[in-house]
Amino acid sequence: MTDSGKPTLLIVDGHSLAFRAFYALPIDSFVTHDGQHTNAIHGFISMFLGLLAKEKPTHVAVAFDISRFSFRTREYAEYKGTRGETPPEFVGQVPLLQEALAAMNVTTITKEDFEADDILATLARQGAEQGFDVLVVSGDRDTIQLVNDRVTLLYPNARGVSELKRYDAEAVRERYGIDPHQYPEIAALVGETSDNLPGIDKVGEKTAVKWITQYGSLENLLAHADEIGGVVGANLREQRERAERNRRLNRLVDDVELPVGPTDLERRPMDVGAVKRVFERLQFRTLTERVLKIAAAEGADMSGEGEAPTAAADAPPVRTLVDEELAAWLRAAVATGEPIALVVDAPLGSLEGFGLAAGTDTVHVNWAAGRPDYVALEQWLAGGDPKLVVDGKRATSILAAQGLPLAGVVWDASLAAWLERPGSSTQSLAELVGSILGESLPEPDPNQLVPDTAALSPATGAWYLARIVAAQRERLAPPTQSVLTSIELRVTPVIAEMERTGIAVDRGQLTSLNAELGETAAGLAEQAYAEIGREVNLGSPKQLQQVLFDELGMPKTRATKTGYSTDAAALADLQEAHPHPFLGLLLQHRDATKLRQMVETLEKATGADGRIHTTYDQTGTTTGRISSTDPNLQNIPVRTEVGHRIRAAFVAGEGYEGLLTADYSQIEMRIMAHLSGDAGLIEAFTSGEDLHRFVGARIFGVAPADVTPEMRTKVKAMSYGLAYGLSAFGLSKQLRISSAEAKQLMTDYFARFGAVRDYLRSVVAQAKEDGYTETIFGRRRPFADLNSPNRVLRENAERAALNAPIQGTAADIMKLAMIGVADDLREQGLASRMLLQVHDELVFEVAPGERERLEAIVRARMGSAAELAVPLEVQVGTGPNWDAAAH
DNA sequence: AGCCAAACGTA
DNA sequence: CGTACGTTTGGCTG
Repeated sequence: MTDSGKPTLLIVDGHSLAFRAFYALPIDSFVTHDGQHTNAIHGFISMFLGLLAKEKPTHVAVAFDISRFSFRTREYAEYKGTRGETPPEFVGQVPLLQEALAAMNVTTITKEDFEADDILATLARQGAEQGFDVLVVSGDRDTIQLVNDRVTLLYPNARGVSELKRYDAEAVRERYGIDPHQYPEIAALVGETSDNLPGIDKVGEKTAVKWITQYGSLENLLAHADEIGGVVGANLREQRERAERNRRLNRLVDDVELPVGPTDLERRPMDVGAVKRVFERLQFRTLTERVLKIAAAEGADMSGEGEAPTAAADAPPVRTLVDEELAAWLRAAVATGEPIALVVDAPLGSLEGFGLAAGTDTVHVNWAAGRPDYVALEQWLAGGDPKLVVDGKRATSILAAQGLPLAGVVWDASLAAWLERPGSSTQSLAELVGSILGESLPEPDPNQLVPDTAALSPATGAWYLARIVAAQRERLAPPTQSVLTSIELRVTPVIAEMERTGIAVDRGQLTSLNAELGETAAGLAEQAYAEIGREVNLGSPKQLQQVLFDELGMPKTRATKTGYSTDAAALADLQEAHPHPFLGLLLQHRDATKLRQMVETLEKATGADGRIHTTYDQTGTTTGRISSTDPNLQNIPVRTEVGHRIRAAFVAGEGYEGLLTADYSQIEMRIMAHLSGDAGLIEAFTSGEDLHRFVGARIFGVAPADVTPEMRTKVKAMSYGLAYGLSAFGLSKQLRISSAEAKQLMTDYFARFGAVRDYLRSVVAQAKEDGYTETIFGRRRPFADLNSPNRVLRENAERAALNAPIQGTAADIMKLAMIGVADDLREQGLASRMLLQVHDELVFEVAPGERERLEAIVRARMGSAAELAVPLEVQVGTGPNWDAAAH
């Protein structure tokens, strides 16, 4: 509401403002990690939020053009014809902006055959008639004609969209010296270059204003055209049709038939959940905060999905049970046969209690270790009675720390949410309540010393969990449920146990390696400084750029966002073009410091038990792999000499005789062979010949024995690159061969292994149709950008889609193998343990005398995890440490 | 303190 | 212009 007490209608020309924002904000500063430009969206939303805060409109709408064509282009084909191609970086931003506005519950309006300005005109007229104060926001000068004592125009200035100039009738008179309704007559005379509408030659704003002021209107002016002398008078008489045409075209249509009127545009609460999702995709941070702040201030729907919020008051009352009451409750709940939702309460990592929910019956259990009256609970936890959990791996680990086994998990809401949307970040129970139930879970404000909302009882949490699971069961596709049940839920305890077991390291080796690398690095740094005559921070790309390109005058390398690349490839190029000892020293220094840091991280991560316990993230990837953090044990160096020494520091622990490593050989290529059914590739894997030698022989038309190392290298790069969507350009770059040769190599490859190409194409085509890819076992990955008009975005999605079923199937197979191996180890009573998973490799600790039995189990289970058209080959090695056990 | 970009390790 | 990850550092912003 304005001061006048009248409702305020804010109507915005979305396209013109977004376009202004596009040119006002730097393109490169607003790009998501997958290449989507967002500067126009950001600028628009920022401006829009400012308007909402400042003008406090009661009614809001944003109008968009549908296309460049309208009734105006039909009348005058050259209308707006001078406008060049829309910049590619702008394409695609408008639909995303519309999505963002939809999430904010702002009405967007389009109308076939009309421009956004016509919609604005219509709503402005209707609004004024219905007693609104109307604010029109547009970057198109033609909208000046809409201004009157009830309609004000907000027009962006030259600097962009952050500041809008306010044009009421008085301001228009001051600026142009005419009434707003006369503006289009001025414009008709002057013409509008940007719309490709030439005006009367030699007539500018000054002349036009003078004429219109004198004659009152364009019509009257033309009627008296013969009174005007001089060249301009002659021009006016000769070119009067231009002015008449311009006037027809710049007259905004104010009676467009619209599906909504001003009163329908009342501001509605934002859908906070949707806003978060859209803004997360756009990678807006500060803007998200601004929106949510406004949303909160205005009592938005904070529930997440726009449904009616259900307060926690609806949750059933919680009873706290102990002793026989608890045992009786469990007996009764189990007897129904229905799963019980279980929330493990351990806010700081150590067990404090449990929340249980059976139907609407919610029970809280306080945990005090060693209490005898929890026997029934412990038996229930360890037994097979069905349970629903959230973050099952954490629950498993926390219970295991108390010596409590957990079994019978039939659903994990975290895993289910991830399987449904593997790209989304891991959601807490509270977030799942928002995103799945559309409700908000009352949580205490962590910033408040004395929160006014009490912490949620874990029992109430369990009640929410049960409802989340019910919703997930409804919406998860059957193949996805199958992956959840037969793979993910079963591998969770295996992963949890690997974390708990950890891997032993030889601290002494790490410490001396650390010191050694430190000295090496320091020496290299000194030499590097001597070469350039001063000290620089060798770890600062910025300072290195100064040295290389300014001081040493080297040729510029690949451009990065912040300057020029100093990465290893760029430095190698520089060494060729402009040799200098500094370059080699820098590379060596980088290598040494990086490895030193890695070694130090490992040292620090070693626990009191002399072992490193990584944390695996079961829901951290888009493809189905697991990832490793804190520390990441999936990227320990292996290729270099120092890499081997680092791996040698990973050893068998006390009471174990050594380590055993087992890895799948070329698993992704084998999956490609299977999925494509390519006879040649299948033969390659069944022939017993070295894969790359076999393929090389086919491609180069020689005998396998005559495949040279160079040929093999090329074929190997080609083969591996295939599953990643490698292009001829990329191949030439990697192999440092001409693009013609790379192209020929690919042609020759596909001439022999055509089914591979057909398969890869079909994956993308199928994904375009279905919107997702699927692994052999039914794991799906959705793709949104496969039909994007943005080429970068689309091609990125295509390569990811191409890779997803291959990488994902490999991940599935490895998980199944882990499950099988863990089962066998347990059932056969072996003391050997699984320690690490590195995507296609498993590392085990061998208990004394178990090497052969362990190897047999591992070979059998890994080799039979899937039945493919080609054998799954497993390579096994043993030794006192990780390096020695490798092969 | 929090975030980003660059660089680089693994499969 | 090759997929999937995690960590560290420097440097900027608040």
